[in-house]
Amino acid sequence: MAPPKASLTARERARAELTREIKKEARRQLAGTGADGLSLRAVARELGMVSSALYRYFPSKDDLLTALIIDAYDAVGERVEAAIAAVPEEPPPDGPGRTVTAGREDATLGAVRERWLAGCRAVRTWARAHPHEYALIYGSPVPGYQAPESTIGPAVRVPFALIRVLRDGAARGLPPADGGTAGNGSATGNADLGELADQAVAIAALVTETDPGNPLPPDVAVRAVIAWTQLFGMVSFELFGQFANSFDPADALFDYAAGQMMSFVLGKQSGTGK
Amino acid sequence: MAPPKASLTARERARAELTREIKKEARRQLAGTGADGLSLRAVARELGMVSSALYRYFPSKDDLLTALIIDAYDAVGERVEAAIAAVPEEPPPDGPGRTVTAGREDATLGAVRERWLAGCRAVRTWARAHPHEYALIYGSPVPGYQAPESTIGPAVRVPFALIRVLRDGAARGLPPADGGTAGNGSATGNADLGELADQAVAIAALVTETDPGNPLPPDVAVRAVIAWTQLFGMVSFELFGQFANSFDPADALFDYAAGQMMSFVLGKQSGTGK
DNA sequence: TGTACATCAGTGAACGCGCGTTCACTGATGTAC
DNA sequence: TGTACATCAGTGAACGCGCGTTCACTGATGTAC
Repeated sequence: MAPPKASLTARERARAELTREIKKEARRQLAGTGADGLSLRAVARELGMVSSALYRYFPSKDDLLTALIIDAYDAVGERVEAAIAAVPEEPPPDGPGRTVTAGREDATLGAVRERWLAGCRAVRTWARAHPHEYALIYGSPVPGYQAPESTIGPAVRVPFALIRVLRDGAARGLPPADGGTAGNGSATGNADLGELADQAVAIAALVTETDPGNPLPPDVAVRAVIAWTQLFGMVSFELFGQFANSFDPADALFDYAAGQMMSFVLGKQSGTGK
Repeated sequence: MAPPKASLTARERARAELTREIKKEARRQLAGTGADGLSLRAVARELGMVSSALYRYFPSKDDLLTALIIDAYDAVGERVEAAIAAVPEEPPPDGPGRTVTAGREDATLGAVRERWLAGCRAVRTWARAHPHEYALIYGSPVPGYQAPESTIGPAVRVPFALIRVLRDGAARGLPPADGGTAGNGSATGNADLGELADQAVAIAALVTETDPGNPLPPDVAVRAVIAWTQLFGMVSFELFGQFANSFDPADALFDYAAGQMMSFVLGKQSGTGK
């Protein structure tokens, strides 16, 4: 798997660079045209090439699209992973201001919380900086385009990163959801998860196949999926204009929502108390 | 405002019918092409007309798109309103099986819950039946197209209908969120809503301008907005393919999520108990 | 009820444009001996 | 180090296609008297 040569030939370097240039220009044009309005001819024109030359780099327009999609997924994925990694898994052991008894548990919970929120914010920050790439991967499907399997790996980086935050918390003794006490009007308990529990466990297993043990409780996993859909629902509404005239700077709403959903995932009361 | 004539002339009837036919055919073609791939020429061809004839009905392609968008918003809006209206605001007063003391309050809560869930299910049902119209209004914006103000009214029918469910509950004495008791790790309390509270109150006021009084508590309004984003986030993920290979029949996930989010909005514990 | 005029729907040709993809080609870069 | 051949990048013309919109026109429907 090591590169066959220490240094690339001039031809290989030129090819790599032009490939990057083509994708960059295509990305730039995405803004004005949308995914299926993207034009190979226009990209070539802007790069000072003849349109047929692009076919040396991408065998068809769909292949260029696929490359852009993979790059976009990898870009958000990388940002989210980095944002999470930047928050320590646990605060320094002898930090001040914690009671002795419940301190350890609170600290783990707080760390999980901060890492989760950092991941959510990274999604929104990237999306606002690259709205057209966001639309490419999370917006309506491009008509006539079928994403190949090679997009799946990059696509799951964000959800996997978020689930890993919860898994890491579980590995450090984060107690399972304590939501069993306060009942509510309808039957939505763990016992009613049914097939949902299986689906959630299967996903959690995928995420952690290199790190078995400490499985995420099914109800937490399912609520994490719900929070994941909320995160992207809110970002999509903000970017796609559903908030026009209401939550126009959506910053406050986003932060509040992310915090509330984190509490929801952990089974904590979504309350009004401090 | 009454129609100026009891019966339309033959010309007027023909015009109304053809307008409907054009939109119907355009809607059909949306499936294969997407919003900005929609072709006036193709629509005309399929209807056996010459393309320039369409300009007697819609002055431009964008105007046709606008009509389709308004129709789509009205279609979901109508379905959601009907689904909500089909659930009684309150169960019959002397229904059996309720304790005397807390019965009334529970009944109101249950009615609000059922009406909300009916609205959510109606969104998903409509979306799955009309995925391309859903993409048209909730997917990525069409490049180069600016939705005119006339789309706003139809667009808010769904969120307004959902908020009205909560308002009606409040008018019947639904207690405000009781979430003030159980604290959680971070400061996400009502006092921290800040500008968010103002935004939420402003929206709730819009919804209920014909019915002042009994304002929705700001935290409930904000959580309703969050649940609204979750609802559409989940439907979008399902329709746009983000659930491929995981929650492929998303029915169980959807029902569970809707129930959980309803509890979340009402400030009830999202628990595992029955 | 009948006529004169105005309104409107639909026609067909045209303008000017852009697109994805193929193909035979030239000339530069890389490789093997 | 030098030559012979293979690989590859980029060219330019062409194929076949579809698009939105305008315009002068014909003929049918509606209206006023």
